[in-house]
Amino acid sequence: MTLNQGFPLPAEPDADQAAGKRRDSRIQVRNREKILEAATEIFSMYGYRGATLDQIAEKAAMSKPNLLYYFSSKQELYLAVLRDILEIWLQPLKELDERESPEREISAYIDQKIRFSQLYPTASRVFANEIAAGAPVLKPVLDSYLRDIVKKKARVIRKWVKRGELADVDPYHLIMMIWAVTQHYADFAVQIDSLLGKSLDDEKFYNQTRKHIKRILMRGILK
Amino acid sequence: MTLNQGFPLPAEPDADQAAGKRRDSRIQVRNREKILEAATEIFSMYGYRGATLDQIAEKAAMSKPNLLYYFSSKQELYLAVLRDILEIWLQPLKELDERESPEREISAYIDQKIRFSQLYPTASRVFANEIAAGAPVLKPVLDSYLRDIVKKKARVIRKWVKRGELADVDPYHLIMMIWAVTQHYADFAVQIDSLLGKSLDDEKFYNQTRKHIKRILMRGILK
DNA sequence: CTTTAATTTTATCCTTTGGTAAAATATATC
DNA sequence: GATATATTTTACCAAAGGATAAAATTAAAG
Repeated sequence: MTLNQGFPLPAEPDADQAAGKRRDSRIQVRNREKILEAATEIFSMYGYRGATLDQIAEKAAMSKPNLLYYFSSKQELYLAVLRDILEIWLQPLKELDERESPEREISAYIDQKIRFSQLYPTASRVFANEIAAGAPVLKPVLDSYLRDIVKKKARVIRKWVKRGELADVDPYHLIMMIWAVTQHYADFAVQIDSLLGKSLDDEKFYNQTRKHIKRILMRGILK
Repeated sequence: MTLNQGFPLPAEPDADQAAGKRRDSRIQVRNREKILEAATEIFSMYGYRGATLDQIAEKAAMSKPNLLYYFSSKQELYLAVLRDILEIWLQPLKELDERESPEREISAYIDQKIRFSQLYPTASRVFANEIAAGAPVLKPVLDSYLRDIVKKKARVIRKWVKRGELADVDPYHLIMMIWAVTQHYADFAVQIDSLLGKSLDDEKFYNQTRKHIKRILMRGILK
């Protein structure tokens, strides 16, 4: 299975429209939305290969051929899902700003990541699944786009260290620790529910978690 | 798909032999071993549903019917894989000993978890996949066995806090942070390789990672 | 209203996949 | 070396799954 020929992500939004194709009837928008949501949920549970169009169609409350009218193949649908995820997944990191204090910036970053886990746990699991599968689709993005951003932000962190505002931490490991901890609450939600009977949907638990993570991490890295 | 009727894990080792069945010809042992290894790898990439017996058989260098001679169904094979994983996954936590210092014990625990990620990255991903899928098989274990152990160990951590040897951390979140960070290096190995060009197989990187994680976490929780 | 275009349904195809049956081969036991 | 047992191979099968064709229905435009 060679997914991802030509590597179509990330795409311009509305690229089709520019190319003169007609789009976006009310029903078009609503159904594509519905399908993407259903697909995200099913892909999050079973991964690309394990998910079936029948399941997705059922969850979206439409027939399989009807679904294929909107996304012409399973692969195309998966790409669309990943594209959406990637965008929201990457956004927060871009905002790390060296002109602000690390205390404030890293704290805000953790906030955004844990919020993502709360709002889009299924998206987080699709992403995790894709990576676990060896990133057949996202590898090129990881190798280029993500890599560049992270490199840039590692420089920011290093600057903070040099300025003496941060303990002597490795920027890459720090970033990955933050990813690990925040994503964990989405990816292992079932486990957490088994152990604590809680989920991030519970606003109280959400805040307790958020603060606790930040407390330990910030204590661990601030001077 | 109702996997897991009757919930057969964890099982006594050698239960069959006790029941008077013959077992363990040289070839029997070798092939079951070979299959389990191949299965772990394939399941780790595609999850239970996405993995195919053909792939596993091919990786184990035998025909599919031959594979089915050793494990009579995909489900049975998956259960066997999970059983193996669960054992090594749980072991380290059991060893947290309140009579020792938290510094020493938690440090040792992190060491063991990161070592697990290094030695059994595929096992770690199978586990992660199972949880992401909603733990259809492991849910009962999480709800009973794991829950009890964690509860017990949370008490140990709380005792350390009371004794003033540890900052005021929530035991559950602490345990989950450790899981999150250590597992991340196995579950997202591809991502890490993309960003750093390194893996835990590289002993130097392994030690750097281990120390770095410990430094931040220990600083974050020690008084 | 009609006419045209968009959407949905029904029927169907081909491949993959988990699994079985039975024949063939290898291994162990006497 | 003959006999019984364990292992492997070959040939299949039925169900599931991704995808297509074409008919039927619904919505939009004039």
